Parts: sequence; C-alpha cells; structure tokens
Amino acid sequence: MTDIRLTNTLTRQVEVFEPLVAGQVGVYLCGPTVYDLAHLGNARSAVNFDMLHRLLRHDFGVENVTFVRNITDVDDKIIARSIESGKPIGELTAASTQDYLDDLDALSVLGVTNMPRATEYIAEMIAMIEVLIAKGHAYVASDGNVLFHVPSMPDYGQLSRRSQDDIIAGARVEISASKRDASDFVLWKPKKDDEPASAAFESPWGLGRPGWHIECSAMSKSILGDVFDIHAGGNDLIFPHHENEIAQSRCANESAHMAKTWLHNGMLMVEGQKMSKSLGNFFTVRDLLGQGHRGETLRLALLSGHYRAPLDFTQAKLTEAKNRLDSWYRAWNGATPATDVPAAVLTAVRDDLNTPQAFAEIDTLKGNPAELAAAAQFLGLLNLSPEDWFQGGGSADDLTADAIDALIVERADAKKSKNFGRADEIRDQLTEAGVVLEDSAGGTTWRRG
RNA sequence: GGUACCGUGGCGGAGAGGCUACGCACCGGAUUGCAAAUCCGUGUACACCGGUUCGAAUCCGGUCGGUACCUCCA
Repeated sequence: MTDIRLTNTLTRQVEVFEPLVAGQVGVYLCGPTVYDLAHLGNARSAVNFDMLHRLLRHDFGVENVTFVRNITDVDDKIIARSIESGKPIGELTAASTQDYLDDLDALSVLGVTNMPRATEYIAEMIAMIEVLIAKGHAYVASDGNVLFHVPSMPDYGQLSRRSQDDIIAGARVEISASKRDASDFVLWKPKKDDEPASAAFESPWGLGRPGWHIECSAMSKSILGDVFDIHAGGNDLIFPHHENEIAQSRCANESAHMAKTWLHNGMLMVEGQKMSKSLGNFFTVRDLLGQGHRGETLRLALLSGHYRAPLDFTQAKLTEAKNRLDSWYRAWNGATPATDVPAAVLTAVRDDLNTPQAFAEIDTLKGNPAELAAAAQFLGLLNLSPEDWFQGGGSADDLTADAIDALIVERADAKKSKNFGRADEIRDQLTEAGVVLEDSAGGTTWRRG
C-alpha cells in the first residue's frame, strides 16, 4: 500500500505518516465557535479534513480511527450574541451547533467519532490549569485572570517559528499591567458583573470561564491522550491558538509533543481577500444552498484546490464544479460501484490529500462507470441517484416533474405529426423554465439546467 | 519590521531536472428536424534576471508581485 504523506507544519516537511500506536489513529480537528451560521471558510476546513478522515478510515479501518472535532460553546462572542439577541446561551449554542451539523451533512462531511463541547470539560480544564500553576508555568494575576507564563517554556514558538521578541514586537499584543510578560495568555478569566451567570463556572479562582486555548488542550488530552497523531485546523490558528495549546499541553503533561503531525488548511478568499467573520465578507453555507447550489457542488468546489493553498471562491468555480459533476453523473448513470477505490485516486489522496489530482484521475474513468463511482464516492461525491441529481432540486415555483412530462408527451405528438414549430415552442418554454430536453433513440429525457 | 506560503496556457489547476496532466471556456467537424448529450480535432504555458547542467517550468541566487499570520478568526 502506498504510504500516506502529509505536510507537517511543525517541521515544514512532507512526512510519511506513521501512527504512534500501529494501526490506530487519533485526530483532533478544531471545530467552530457556535454563535452564528457557518461561513464557507469554516466549511472548507471541515471538508478538507473530511478527506483525511475518509482516507484514514479506508486505510486503517473505521473502528481504528478516532476523529475528534470539538464545539466551542463558551466564548466572548457567544455571550455578546446572547445579550444582543436575548436568546439564552444554551439555546443559542444548541441551535448553532445543529445548524453547523446540518450544513456539514449537506456537504457530505462524515460524522465524527467524538464531538466534545467545551462546557462539558470544565473540570478537566481546571485540573490542567492547576497542574500548570503547580509546575510554575501559570499564575493568578492581580486582576483575577489566570495566565500562562510564556517565558517559563524555553522552546515556545516552534510551530509558528516565532521568537518571543518577534511576538512582543507585534502590533496587537495586549499589554496589561497584570501580566508578568507581554506574551502571557489567559487560561481562566473571572466573570464580569454584566456577564450572564450561565456563562460562568465555579473554579478555585472564583466564578469565571476558560480561555480559548485551554479547551482544546483539555479535550484532546481527555479523549486522545497526552500525545496524539494529528492535530488539524485553519492556518490562521497556527498562532496564537495552536502555539498556545502546545505550550499548555506540553508543560502540563511534560511531553515532547502535543500532536506529532500538525496540518493546516489555507484560507478561503473572496475577491483576493480572506473570507472571515471579522471582515464581514463572508457567505454562509446556507446562503449558497439557498441559491440553489447543491452540497456536492460546494464540496467539489472546496476540494478543487490543494488544501494548503489559498482558495479563491468565485461563481466560475461553482459553475465548473457543477459541470464536472454533471459529466460524472452522466458517465456513471447509476452503475453499481466497484468494490475497490481505484489505485490512482487513492495514491493521489494519500499524497498530502491531493484532491485536484484525484479529480483528474476520475475524469479519466468516464468509460468505466463502476470505478468512477467508487472513486467519486470515496471522495464524498456522487451520493445521489443520477435521476435526483439531474431532476431533483427544483424550487417551489419551478415546473413539477408531472408538468414537464406532460409537455414532453405533447411535444412527441407534435414531432410525430411533423409540427416542428409546436415542438420548438415547447422546447423554448422548457428552456425558459430551466429545463433541458435530451432526445435519444430511447425517448426524451430532461434535466434541470 | 518579523514568520510563512505562493506566482503554470483565456480561466481553474496538478506536476516537479529530459516523456509537457486534467477540467472549464472558445473554435472547427461528426451526429441531430432543431437542440442537448456524446465523439473527433485544435492550445507547447510555467513572473523577471542571472547561475548550475548535455538539458531548468522544476535546482541555486537575486528581483518584482500577491496572500496570510504577528494574541477575535477555520
């Protein structure tokens, strides 16, 4: 079997992947903060690493892969949104989580083995913070914050390759009188008077809530152990989030690593700029689905570039993705998929998740429907029947299938009596309604354009 | 300023010292009452300047340009 090769951010090298425990793989993927609908950038990360998930399941067996994707359900933005909308925090996070899962479902992202919520692991976070304090890596500041003391870790900054001087030279470091060092970051913050009680938890340091980074350190330790195989997320998380996770986990666990391999996907761009919640230039997955784009079309578009490279999201890309899927559905035509995934496609995906290469391989399989289907379904595509793909998905004001069939019958009669004028009228009427007719020896079929 | 990533045909996008993907679009042809779909044919591209080499888009050095990160972010 071909080796799986992955670009490890920690070493900046493509490495052959070997699990810490032979035959068993543990992956932790940073999931969303749930206060709003997921944007396409969130979806990109989920879809990119869903390919990793699928590959690992294929190569190691479903029962040997633990794939964790967390939910951050305690956070400043959640509190702010809750106050702003008048919705209780629990209600807001539960609804947002469900929206997120529904979106991923539309994008054919596999369910994960564990979906820990931060609020369920407060005790583990507190325990870890206590260990960090005991070991001299953290302290309670005069303002009540518990802070990680960055200079206590001599090799801090390995993942992002930053020296502490670089970090301090950065323009946005929050200088606080209570910090011993400007680069120290929060492990636990005290509840403020105007914050709701539902976002506060008892701790040895009084009512408060965890800092963002400690969540992932505590949850990954609980589920995957002190050191695990792969930690993944967007490349905007390299610093400070992942760097700080590493600091906390390694100092608390006294381990040489947190995760052996670190994977980071590139940002989704819109008109040359990063799509992000803070810039407000984002589409939600819901927006695009609502415009009539299929989940599979979005998935193919998101996988059409290499996961590490920036992906410029455009209308043209969506059209291309849709056309490519049309051609695959047509070539497949519902044949029973082959048992094995074609080797060339597997090889491509094993090579640092090279999905564009995998798509190119699928394009060469159009003469072999069984293999084409096996390959595409391995990539999470071609999940519908060809009939549903071509004829489904109409909206309420579109012509119904029955109405279309009736017009096809009328057109067939017109053609039989050589009344081509009427036949063309019907074709034009259907074209207008977004329906394309295809005549063949076996009769007329139709699809929604 | 620091840390990374990137620059490939009209567009998207792999590849990675000699065999020059793949898709979309365009154009021509076959086919069709007209279409659609399909099939056939048409494109020799790697930012720029040097260097290494028998040979460089690929390696090395430099230049220019782009993007991200530098404590909200996937």
